[in-house]
Amino acid sequence: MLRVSKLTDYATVVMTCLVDGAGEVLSAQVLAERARLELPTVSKLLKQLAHAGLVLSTRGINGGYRLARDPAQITVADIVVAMEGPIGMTECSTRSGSCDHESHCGVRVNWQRINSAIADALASVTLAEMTKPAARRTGSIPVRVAVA
Amino acid sequence: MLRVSKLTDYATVVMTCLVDGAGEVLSAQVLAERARLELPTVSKLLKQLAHAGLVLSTRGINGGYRLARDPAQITVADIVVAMEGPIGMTECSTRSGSCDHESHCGVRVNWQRINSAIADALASVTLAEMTKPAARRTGSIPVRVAVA
DNA sequence: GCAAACAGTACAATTTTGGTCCTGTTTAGG
DNA sequence: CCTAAACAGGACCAAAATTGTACTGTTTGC
Ligand code: FES
Ligand code: FES
Repeated sequence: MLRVSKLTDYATVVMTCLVDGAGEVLSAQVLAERARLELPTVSKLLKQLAHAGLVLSTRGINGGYRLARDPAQITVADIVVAMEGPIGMTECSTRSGSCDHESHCGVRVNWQRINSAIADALASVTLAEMTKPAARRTGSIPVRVAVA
Repeated sequence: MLRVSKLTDYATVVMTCLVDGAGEVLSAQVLAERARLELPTVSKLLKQLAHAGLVLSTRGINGGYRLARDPAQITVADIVVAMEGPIGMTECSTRSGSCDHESHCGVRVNWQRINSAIADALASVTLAEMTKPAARRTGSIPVRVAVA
């Protein structure tokens, strides 16, 4: 179905909660409440985001998480990559050597182009923009698919 | 990893083989050979493509498959949809009612925007273009992600 | 020292995917 | 009319990924 995992979806939600928190350090607990998700789930996903350097964690009592960068400097692509690893539309065209047919596969290079176009599209939407659900400003970012 | 399934990848390969076949009716057998894939796999995927109306099948001896439309009129999006169903980046934002948090989810609408941008990107690459691996013409199709 | 809170890992249940196989049905040709 | 090639439609199973949870540390403020 060409989708990102549910956890990735939740990650964007939690990240927007952090944006709303305006730089405050929020515990996984309160983030779970605000996002209306289960604590273990939120906890898991925050660990991954922290590992990817998208959020900073503070340990100990009164600890919690906060954004590592300005919301305008964090893109949806960053979140997707943090949660799912490198963006690659096809298993073949990314991991070199994983497919027996690489040598005689005509679609490989074109999939790679499509791939980077989609990566660009995801990278063109910032977390700051994700938090403005109802806004009317329709800034549009041109993305180009260079076809063979 | 944000990827299409292997079967979808294979489908594009088989479709390009059909393009190379220049309108000839090719059996699943010969397509499997040309694509260097297993017959049962190719057979399965051709059934799905036929069901979606992307290829036409002829039964009986000397039967086989051929493209239903001109290669320039078939897009990568068509193939992806045929193999994986409607394109939806997040499970939530597509199937309405599947998520408990729809009412208070701020990212939903933005995911839908990203979603349609990606669908457009996939729809902007035709099967005809997929068959030209080494060509230098870099026609670029502008895709716009309308952000909130 | 204690309790709150993150870190890291492990785990089972479920779902999806990948791949195969089998039983029809259609059709050209002998 | 009879056979063999070839598609149609499922059924099926094994492997992998996803989902969600749990447990055991470690850090830190009070
Ligand atoms: S590289 Fe694997 S099928 Fe094209
Ligand atoms: S609609 Fe399900 S989390 Fe946003």
